[in-house]
Amino acid sequence: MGKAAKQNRTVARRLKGFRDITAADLLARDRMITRIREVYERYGFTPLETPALEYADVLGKFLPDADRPDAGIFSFRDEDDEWIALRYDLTAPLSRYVAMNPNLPRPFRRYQVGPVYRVEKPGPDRFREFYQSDFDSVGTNSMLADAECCMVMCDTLSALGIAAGEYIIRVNDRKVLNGVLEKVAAAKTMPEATSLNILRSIDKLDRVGLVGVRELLGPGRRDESGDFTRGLGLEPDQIDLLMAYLDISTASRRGVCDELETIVRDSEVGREGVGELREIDQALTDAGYGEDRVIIDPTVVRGLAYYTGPVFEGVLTFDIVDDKGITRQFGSVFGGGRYDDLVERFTGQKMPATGASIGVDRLLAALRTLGKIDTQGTTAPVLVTRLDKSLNAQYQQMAAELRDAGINAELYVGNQGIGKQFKYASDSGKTVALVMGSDEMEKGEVSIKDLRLGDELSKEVGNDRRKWLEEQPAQFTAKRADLVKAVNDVLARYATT
RNA sequence: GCCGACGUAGCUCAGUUGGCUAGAGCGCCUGCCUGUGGAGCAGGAGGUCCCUGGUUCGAGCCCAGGCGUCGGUACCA
Repeated sequence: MGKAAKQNRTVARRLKGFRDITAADLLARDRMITRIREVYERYGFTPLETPALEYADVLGKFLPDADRPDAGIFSFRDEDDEWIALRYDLTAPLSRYVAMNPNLPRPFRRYQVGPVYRVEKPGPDRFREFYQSDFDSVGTNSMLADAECCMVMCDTLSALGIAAGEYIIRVNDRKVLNGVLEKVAAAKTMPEATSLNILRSIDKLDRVGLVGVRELLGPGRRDESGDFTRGLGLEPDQIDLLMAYLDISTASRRGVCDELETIVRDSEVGREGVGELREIDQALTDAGYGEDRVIIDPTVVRGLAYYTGPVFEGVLTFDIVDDKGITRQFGSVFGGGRYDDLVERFTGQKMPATGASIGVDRLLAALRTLGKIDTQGTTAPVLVTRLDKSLNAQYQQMAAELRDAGINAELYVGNQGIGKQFKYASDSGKTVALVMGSDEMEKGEVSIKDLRLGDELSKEVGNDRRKWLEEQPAQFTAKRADLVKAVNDVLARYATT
């Protein structure tokens, strides 16, 4: 290729925040999604798939005056000049679906797994395309549905191998928050927007701590990098009200409800919210979900979006040490809540709904650091090598026999010698390599190499290659007739769930 | 979005006050070894020093802008 041609080459490049996902991660994600679906189905949720693209106004992110969709979503105009956008969650599409299908049996309970898209600053474990796994009950205002969300969250996390002490579901109620805000506003009138900003500040509790929240509510906060965030400038007595609320000890679910009750006693919505929390507590207790797994936590906010009642959040409670040696927390991997107004947007009819969503990729990353996922990137654990090309028929037969027995087996289809074939087997994550040449043929045998054992043993073997080759401690022979059994025996050594 | 740091081989990095042909370790490939991955030895390939422009006799190094990565912050359905 000449210089000119080289300059005309297309650069192989990929969008910021998007990624190629390779075999090991993809297989692990598929296994994880399978387990998640099993739990959802155990509760009677049924699958639904909706398009990745929706009209931007359906997604509910539209700035009428700016005549272009919100920043934060991928969007474009179609041939009719309509704004189209990639979905940024699975809840808005669900609301649209329910609005378009008024005759669904209700409560309508569906789950959905798929990619969603957000124009956000990418970071480690944070991408612009990522998987969510949602389940929702639409058409019921019963707190039983909300309590059930918490139960499904528990069951899902434990199905993924996370023990009860390693996660906690935190529950709060937007109405309680609103009750507290009413009280704060009563102490001194404040602009409408301030309510939202107060919630924002509370939402940062995890990161900045109680003191940080106090600063954000008052004069402002300077962080470690020297950056200054302007505060809301609330009066001291207003701040004290909020701090007293945030400071509630999280002893028992009932105890928290009692404390909340005294705080929001004067607010109608506040009392309503506490009532909802009490119902959820009762339902969870009835179902056997104790305070080791689900707690009521007044500091949970869950963004500002469309939540109207109970909100829940599943957090991983253990610390992890990243590759740079920094201790971090994984935090929220599961989130949800009640959104009673979302369908009404389309139909004008009341349609209460509640549900929750897993951040599949984030949870997968967490499980990886916990060592709870199989990192094998291979689909067939067995490689049938080809030592002698005149025996191709034998090799094909061996591979077919294994496949018929339910063992995934790959026949080596490259052109290289036996040494390279072993290297290929090893590099591509095979567990077993089969060898049959004239020696084995004559005796009616097959040589079976345990590649993982060989990998292990090779660490302790010295420099005597000749001895190593003669002994072949990781290799044995079996009767050709016993092929399937012998391979199964080796595979059983490394069986994982 | 804003602030900051960083950007040299596949990876981790070195590279003097600006100075001949830009280095190391690991990895990769080949051979020793025509029936054996991992050890050893020998050899080899691999670079637009992020990009563009500027200063200079001369730029990996200095300057400006851009892009990317990382950290913080804002936003977060």
